[in-house]
Amino acid sequence: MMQIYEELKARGLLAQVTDEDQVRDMLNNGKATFYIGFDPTADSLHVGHFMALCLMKRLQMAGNKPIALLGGGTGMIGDPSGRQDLRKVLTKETIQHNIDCFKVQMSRFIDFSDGKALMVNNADWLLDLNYVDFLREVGAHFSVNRMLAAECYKQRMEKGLTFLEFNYMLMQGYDFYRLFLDYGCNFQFGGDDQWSNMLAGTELIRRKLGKDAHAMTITLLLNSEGKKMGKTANGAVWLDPKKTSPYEFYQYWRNVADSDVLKCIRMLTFLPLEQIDEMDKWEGSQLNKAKEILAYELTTLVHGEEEAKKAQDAAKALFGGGAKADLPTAVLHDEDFTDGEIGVIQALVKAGLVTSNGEARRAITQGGVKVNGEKVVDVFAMLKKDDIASAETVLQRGKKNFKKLVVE
RNA sequence: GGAUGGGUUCCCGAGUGGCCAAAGGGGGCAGACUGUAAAUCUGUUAGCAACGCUUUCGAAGGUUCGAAUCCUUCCCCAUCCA
Repeated sequence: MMQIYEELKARGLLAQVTDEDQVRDMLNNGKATFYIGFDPTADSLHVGHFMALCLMKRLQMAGNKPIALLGGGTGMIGDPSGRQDLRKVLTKETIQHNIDCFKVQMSRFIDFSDGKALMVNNADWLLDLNYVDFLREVGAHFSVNRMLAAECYKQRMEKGLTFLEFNYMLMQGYDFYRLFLDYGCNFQFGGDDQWSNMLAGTELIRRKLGKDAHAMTITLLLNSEGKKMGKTANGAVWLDPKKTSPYEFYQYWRNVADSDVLKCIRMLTFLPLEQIDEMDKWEGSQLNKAKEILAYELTTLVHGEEEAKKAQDAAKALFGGGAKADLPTAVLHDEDFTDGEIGVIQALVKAGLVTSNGEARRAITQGGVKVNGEKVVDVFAMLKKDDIASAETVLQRGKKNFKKLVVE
């Protein structure tokens, strides 16, 4: 049986570690009490967080103790790492709301019962800090020269960096120090873009206490073009089904590029490595099978098996010509109809398949709209309410966007 | 605080009185080809009751028949100097 450290490595999850031998020993023998920080910048977790949660789960299963650190305090500052733009400053209310949302989502992945894992909020210690004391106790241990040389600030050196954000690193370093003292936390995990911030913590602990703490980063999930995955033109792929429906979630993974499928399966799923190595030999259109597996596995992990099945059935029905199944639906109401009819344009807008009448018109003109598989050529085409009510009506924009119409 | 250069549509970036809903590129969307892939090619990309109208070039005022473009005040950003 492969040990946890080796498994993480084989899955390509490990990016950097402070001391490989010690880290391996700690993780494989369940000696680590580790933390991962989550900054509450939105009201739902996304795919990046999901990787971190999976890692927590894996390590927890290997006998290590996880601490999920919610950034109620650091969220007030905003992490500038790797960002080109200034972060929007969030209000305290927003941050609290986001934290509450995070908590609910996290408890679905990690077992927090009986102290098997902890959830703490750094607002508990950061908000009460005294400025001068903090500078003397913590600030004195940081060299600005070294901080400026850190990779995470590079991009911001050209666009500008505020003193507020510059302090983020100290805050995160202090977090680790506090967790080390209060909870015996001797390990930190995070995305690879967090490396400098994490080292700030290990160094602070060494300088103030003369003790060793360790850090390890997870490879960022990048596609073959070097861009972060889990992002679409409309924003992130969320774990909250209200923000990204299970069907959309499934489709996102079903549509990854050939060159990225195996990497995703390896890094994100819990499938055994032997099975993954086998898939690694697949090529050409066979990779479609791998994409299905990826999409199904991830949707199951995030939304449960039932939702994953539904999403898969819907996809098969639409793309494979199978029986009509659980499609995403769009509800039309009585007031949407005039004399028992509704224009295709209005229907497209109501169904959320386009954002404006103009876009709907364009889509029709370009031959991208179909009703029950029939191409719509007339911009002014109408749909009868009775038809929609009596028979299943599927509205389609482009190759991949479908909505079943329902009258209520 | 001083000097200089800037803020343009989803992003980058042209435009410096009418021909501007604003070049070009990127991204997005649609079509063809395919494997719900990539690459490629084509079209498209502010809104609307659509040969017309309304909103948009950092913000607010002003000049003008007409302003992204000129003037005034303000806000913001970068670089250099303090």
